Amino acid sequence: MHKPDVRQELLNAAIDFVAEHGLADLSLRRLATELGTSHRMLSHHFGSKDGMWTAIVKEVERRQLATFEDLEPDLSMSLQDVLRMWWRHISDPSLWPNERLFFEVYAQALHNRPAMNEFLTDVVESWIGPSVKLAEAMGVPPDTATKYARLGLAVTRGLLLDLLATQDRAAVDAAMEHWIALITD
Amino acid sequence: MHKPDVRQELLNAAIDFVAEHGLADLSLRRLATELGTSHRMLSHHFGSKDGMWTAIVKEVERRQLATFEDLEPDLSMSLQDVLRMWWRHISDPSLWPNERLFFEVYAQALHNRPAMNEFLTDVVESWIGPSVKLAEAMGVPPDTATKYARLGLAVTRGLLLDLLATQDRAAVDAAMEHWIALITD
DNA sequence: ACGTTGGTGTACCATCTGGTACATGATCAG
DNA sequence: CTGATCATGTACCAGATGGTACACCAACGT
Repeated sequence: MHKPDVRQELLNAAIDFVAEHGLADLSLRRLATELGTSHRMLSHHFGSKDGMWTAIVKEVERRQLATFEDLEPDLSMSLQDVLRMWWRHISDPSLWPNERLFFEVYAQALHNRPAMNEFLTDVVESWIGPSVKLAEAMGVPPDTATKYARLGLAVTRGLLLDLLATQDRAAVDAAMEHWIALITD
Repeated sequence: MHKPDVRQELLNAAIDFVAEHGLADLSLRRLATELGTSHRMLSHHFGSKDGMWTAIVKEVERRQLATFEDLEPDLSMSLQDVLRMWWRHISDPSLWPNERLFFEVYAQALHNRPAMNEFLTDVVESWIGPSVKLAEAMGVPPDTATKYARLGLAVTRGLLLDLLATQDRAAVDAAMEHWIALITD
C-alpha cells in the first residue's frame, strides 16, 4: 500500500456523503468529521474549500458521463427494449443519491456558484451526443435521432425529478412507458 | 400607510434577491445588508433563520401554483395553440429567476433540508391536477389527459432545466414544438 | 396626556468558519 | 544510515454567524 492515493479515497467518501446529505451549508469541519478525518486534511489534499467543491463537482460530471458506458447497446434488441433498459438502469435506486447530488449541483450552478461555473456548459450536449450515437447504432436516421434526443433528455430528467420527489415508481414508469410508445409507435 | 406590512415587503424583496443569487450559503446578515436592513430585523420578523427560509419556500410554492392562474384557457384556441401559449408563458425570461429558485429549493428538499420538507409532497400533484383540468376543458378525454399530464410535466421541467442551462432558445423551443406535434398528431 | 405596543438600532455573546504555522511520524531514495 | 518528502495531528487566528438583551422612538387607543 505504497500509494493508496488517500486523496482519491477521501474524494470518494466525500461524494458518498454529499450525495446522501447534500453539499449546501456543509462546512469542511463537519464533512471531515463525517469522513473520520480532520478539516486540516481536506485543506491539505484539496487546497481549499473551493478546491474541495470543485473536485466533487468534477467527479459528479465524470460519473454522469460514465452512466452511458455502463450500457451495452445490444443491436439485436428492439429500440423499445433498449430504451426500457436505459430507463431501468438510470432510475435504479442505487443511483438516486448521485442523482440528487447532480440536481443540487445543477441548481447551484444556475446561480453562478464559484466552483460550479463550468458545469452547465456541457450538461445538455454531453448527453445528447451519446444518445444520438446510440440511436444511430440502432438504425434510427441521424436527423430523426437529433430531433428526439433533446426531448428525450428532458423527459428523462423530468421523470427522474418526479421519481426522486414522489418515489411513485409505478406512475413514473408508466409515464416513461407512454413516452416509449409515443416515439416508437 | 398605517400597516405597510413590513414583513411582507421584506419577504418579497428577499425572494427577489434569492431568486437572483440563490439561497445556499446565504447568511442572514448578508441578506439583510442586500435588503437595506439589519439581520436584527429579519430575526424579528421571521423568528429565526429557519423561519426565514420556511417563509421563502412557502412563497416559492405559492408562486409556482400562481403560474397557472395567469393563464386564461381560451376554448376557441386549438390544443396546440394552448400548449404553445403555456410554454411561451412559462419559459419567459422574466420568470427565469423564480424557476432557478424553484429548482434550487427542489434539489435541497431532496436532501431533507429542514425548512423544505413539505415542498416535495405536492410538487408533482399540484401541477398534474390543473393540467388535467385544463386538458379536459379543452375536450381531451379524462383518462387520456391523465396519461399525458405526468409526462408533459416532465417534458416541461426537463426543457426548462435545459433552457436555463444552455439558454439555447431555438433548440429548446424546437424540442417543445416537437413534443406538441407528437401528442397532437 | 398617558401608557402600550411594536418596529428599529446598538452592542454584545458563544460558537463556528476557513486557513495556517508548527511539530511529529511514516515512507522511501540514495 | 541519512535526508527528503509527504501525510497527519495540535493549536491557534481573525472573521463571520445566529441569536438576543436593552434602549429608543413613533403610532396608536384611551
